[in-house]
Amino acid sequence: MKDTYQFTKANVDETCDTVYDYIVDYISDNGYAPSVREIGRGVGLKSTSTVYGHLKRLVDQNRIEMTKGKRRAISLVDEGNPMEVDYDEVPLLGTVTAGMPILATENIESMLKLPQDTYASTENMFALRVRGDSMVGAAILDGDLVLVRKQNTADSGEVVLALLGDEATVKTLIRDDQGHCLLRAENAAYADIPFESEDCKILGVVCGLLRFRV
Amino acid sequence: MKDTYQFTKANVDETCDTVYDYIVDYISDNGYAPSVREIGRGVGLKSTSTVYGHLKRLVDQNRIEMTKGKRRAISLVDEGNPMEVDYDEVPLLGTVTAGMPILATENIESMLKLPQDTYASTENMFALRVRGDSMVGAAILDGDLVLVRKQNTADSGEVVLALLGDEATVKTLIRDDQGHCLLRAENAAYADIPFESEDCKILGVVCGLLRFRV
DNA sequence: TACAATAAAGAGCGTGTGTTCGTTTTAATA
DNA sequence: TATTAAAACGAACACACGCTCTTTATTGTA
Repeated sequence: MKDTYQFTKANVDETCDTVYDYIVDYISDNGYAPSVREIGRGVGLKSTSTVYGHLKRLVDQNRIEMTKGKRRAISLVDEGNPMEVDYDEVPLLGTVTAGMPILATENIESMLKLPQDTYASTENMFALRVRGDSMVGAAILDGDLVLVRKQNTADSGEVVLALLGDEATVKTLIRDDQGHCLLRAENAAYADIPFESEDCKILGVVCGLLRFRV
Repeated sequence: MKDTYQFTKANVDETCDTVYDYIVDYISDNGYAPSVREIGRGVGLKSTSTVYGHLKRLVDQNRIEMTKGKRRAISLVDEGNPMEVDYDEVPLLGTVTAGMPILATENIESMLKLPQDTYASTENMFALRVRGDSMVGAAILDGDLVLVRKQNTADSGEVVLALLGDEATVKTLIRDDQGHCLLRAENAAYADIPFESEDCKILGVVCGLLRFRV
């Protein structure tokens, strides 16, 4: 016959959600899980058994995990990986020269972040800063960063990154009627470069461009 | 005079590191921190006081945090914020038309991720897809994404995003000797557009470009 | 060899905390 | 109004576990 009861009977699911939210916040704030009594205090439930009932419900719903007997042994069942990154990274290379493996770690200046939904895979891609105005006709300016997909062949007309002797350059690959190849600068001031497979090598195909100005 | 002692006295720092690593692994595996006794069992220390000493040392080193009295109340002091994003985001806009505030949420198609160290601030920046070939002379192609810094004035020669009547276009702003302004397409096939401030408005200045091809 | 400092062990106290059980209140239904 | 199930309360038990104190072994130094 006590009149000290003050709670209002609430919807189970709502209370459950409140408990869950409290746990999430608590862990976010403190780095470890709350105790049953702390949860009760936090959400306004006076009995540990009530809270405990909600916890069992949350376990059944597969929203949390508890280890029987252990203290504060509540862990969240995260949807996927919470640390999951939502961007892709491609290595930004320094100067590319012959001899060195192009993706050698010493050659990587930094990692360049790209939106994740841009390319199916950035596995074999890298970025490189373009020097010179030889490709202005292909809308590639001095200082631009080009994204290159690593491959050693290319079709006629594709803009490629090629190794000419000891230097890497961006040029358009042209295959003529006789099956001969040449590298063409998209700038009338530069002459075509015959492509002899001996000391020339295709490093990749340009598949993107980034231009950042102040 | 007991000969059951089996431990070898180890370097403090090494043991400390072992304890720390165990805690990190344990939390990674279980989602909550280990108890002092569990740590001891895990790293091969038989006394809780020994483990406790290492824990206090780790607290002093500011590598973990503990709450006095609470069980399993160990939290890692992450370097910075683990959830910290290391990229910037700019809104990618759909079609820009007159009347609507340019950065209205309904107008934002998605968020575009950029490397964080590219711009001092991306606060007033947005991205827009360019349609048409009117700016090929400025190395801006059909389908490119331009990054625009929001501002309503610009210098002569700057590439701007301008609202012409009901449509937004990218053009070069030219200020002639008499102080009159006009918008110039970087393509001989297009004529200059006189700039009358009545129905023309500068929305921003182009400060970057992204081109993604398959 | 003696001495001090360090690291670990071992025992133990106090209590925070999970878990259970029975009771009480509320809200819905007949 | 009586009945019943859901939801909360409250008390109690048992022990996991933080924390301290004292003792023992190891290592370095004079």
